[in-house]
Amino acid sequence: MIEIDLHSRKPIYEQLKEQITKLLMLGLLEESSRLPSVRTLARDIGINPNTVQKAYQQLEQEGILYTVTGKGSFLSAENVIRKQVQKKSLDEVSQSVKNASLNGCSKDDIIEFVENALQSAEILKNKPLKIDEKNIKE
Amino acid sequence: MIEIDLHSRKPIYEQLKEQITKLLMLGLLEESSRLPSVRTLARDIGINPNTVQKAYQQLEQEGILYTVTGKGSFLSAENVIRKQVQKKSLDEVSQSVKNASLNGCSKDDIIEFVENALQSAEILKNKPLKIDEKNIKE
Amino acid sequence: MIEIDLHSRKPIYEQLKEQITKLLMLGLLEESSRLPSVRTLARDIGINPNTVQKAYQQLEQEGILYTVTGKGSFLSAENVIRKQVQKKSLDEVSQSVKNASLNGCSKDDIIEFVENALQSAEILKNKPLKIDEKNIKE
Amino acid sequence: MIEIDLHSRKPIYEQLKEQITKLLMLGLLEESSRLPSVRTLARDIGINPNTVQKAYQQLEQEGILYTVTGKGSFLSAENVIRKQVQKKSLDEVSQSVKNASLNGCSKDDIIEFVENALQSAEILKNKPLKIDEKNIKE
DNA sequence: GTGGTCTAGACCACG
DNA sequence: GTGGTCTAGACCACT
Repeated sequence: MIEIDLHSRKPIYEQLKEQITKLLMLGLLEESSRLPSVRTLARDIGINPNTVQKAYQQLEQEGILYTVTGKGSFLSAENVIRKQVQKKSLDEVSQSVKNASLNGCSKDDIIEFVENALQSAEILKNKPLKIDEKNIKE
Repeated sequence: MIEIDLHSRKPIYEQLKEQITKLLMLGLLEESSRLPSVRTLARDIGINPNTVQKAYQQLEQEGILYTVTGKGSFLSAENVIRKQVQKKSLDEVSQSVKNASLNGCSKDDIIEFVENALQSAEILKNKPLKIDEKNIKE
Repeated sequence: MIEIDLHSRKPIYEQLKEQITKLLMLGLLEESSRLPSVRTLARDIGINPNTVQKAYQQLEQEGILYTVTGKGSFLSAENVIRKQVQKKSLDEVSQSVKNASLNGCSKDDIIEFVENALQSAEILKNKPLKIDEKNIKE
Repeated sequence: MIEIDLHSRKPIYEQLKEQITKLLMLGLLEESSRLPSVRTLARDIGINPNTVQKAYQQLEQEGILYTVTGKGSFLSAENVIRKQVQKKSLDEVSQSVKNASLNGCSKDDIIEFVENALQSAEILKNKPLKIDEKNIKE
């Protein structure tokens, strides 16, 4: 379910953060559902528990999840988070479009790429993901 | 002309690469024009020559510029480069749009942000930049 | 009557201790009144009996209550306890005031906040609390 | 200068955070002054560099300092931070005063403790601290 | 030299 | 069992 590229230049803990937020945003995780424990997830992915914890702690600080010592980590209410994450995404779109334009890409080219991206995203969303519910929802 | 944000988490050498490519893409630098020497640029910006060196080396490796020992560094022919840089920009647009969509942003919201970004980029491009030609063209 | 915030980072057993002490201090519990049994309280609050046990043990160690095997737990004489709990509270006040001052808060600001806090506490005290006597006095 | 109690229940990295903010608040550190490097401070205090880094990273996230990879960590502009830290301190004062009052402390007792605390803080502030400038300001 | 990431393994507090 | 803290030591990117 959660896939990590150990060779990526992007830190593992950031990949983890992204993937968890994405799952939450897609509504694939029920509100208040329990996340896999630090140790379990670490073992499943094959990384060090500390790395998972770093991701969890940062997500907690961002309000994406909350943690109860001795009990586990749980997703925060979706709606509280949704808007703020979406705003961030849209800002990144703005940024990349501006950049492309300044690099001389034509308006038509840019719009074409945007349309294509929208379509592939749509396909991804409709594809019933094979979620490993044992691990995620526990 | 070239502005470095020392506070940014983005490595200085990457900021340098971006800015030089952008200048090239905007057609603000004539083809085959000579770039400031490593030492000159480093001194002007107030950073370590090694850092400038690293940026130049990578740009050369990417074909953006070529170096003639003893004479200096020169921009490659624009057209050779243009497409490849633009491709990279467009891919980033794709990426961010896909991401936004997966985070639940509506198609309309995304397109709105794209349109806005295009407009602000247009404005930036038409604004006659105050280029410090001494530094760039030397 | 006793409210536990499971989301809080403060250990449940500490929350329990605080709330029991506060009830005692406010004079809402008669001297020598019997506390609910570990199991009862645990079931009512919906937490683990071990946790209640831990709170009771520590309160006993601090002299707040005493336990008679087979009969239950009872509050100690108020007056014995009052001073020591109050001393602790006052020390915390001292600590926080010192800290605020060292952080550059003006004397006037601090005193203003103290006055306000005193007033809101006064209001709370005069408000007739709806005590669930079944749970506390059993 | 920075003193850590290794036996305290309070995590080392939190003690570090507190002490650094306090130094900043007292104006004992010049704006934009460089903090000791992670490794240096760790060695001086006799703790693990990771622990120092945790403190630094959290302070960065709170806007107290900023970090430039390869160069070190620097204090943020004081004024940006001051108010927000002071607000937090004052809230803690409120909290403790309310608590003391609810525990039955008399208004007079509380005010007396506040006055005393203010005085000791004053004394601390006026005492010219022996700052190890080599380590802190570098 | 600097900070950033990661691992391995330990101990603690909580439930 | 859970998360929280800490250590020791490694490797990387940046200056």
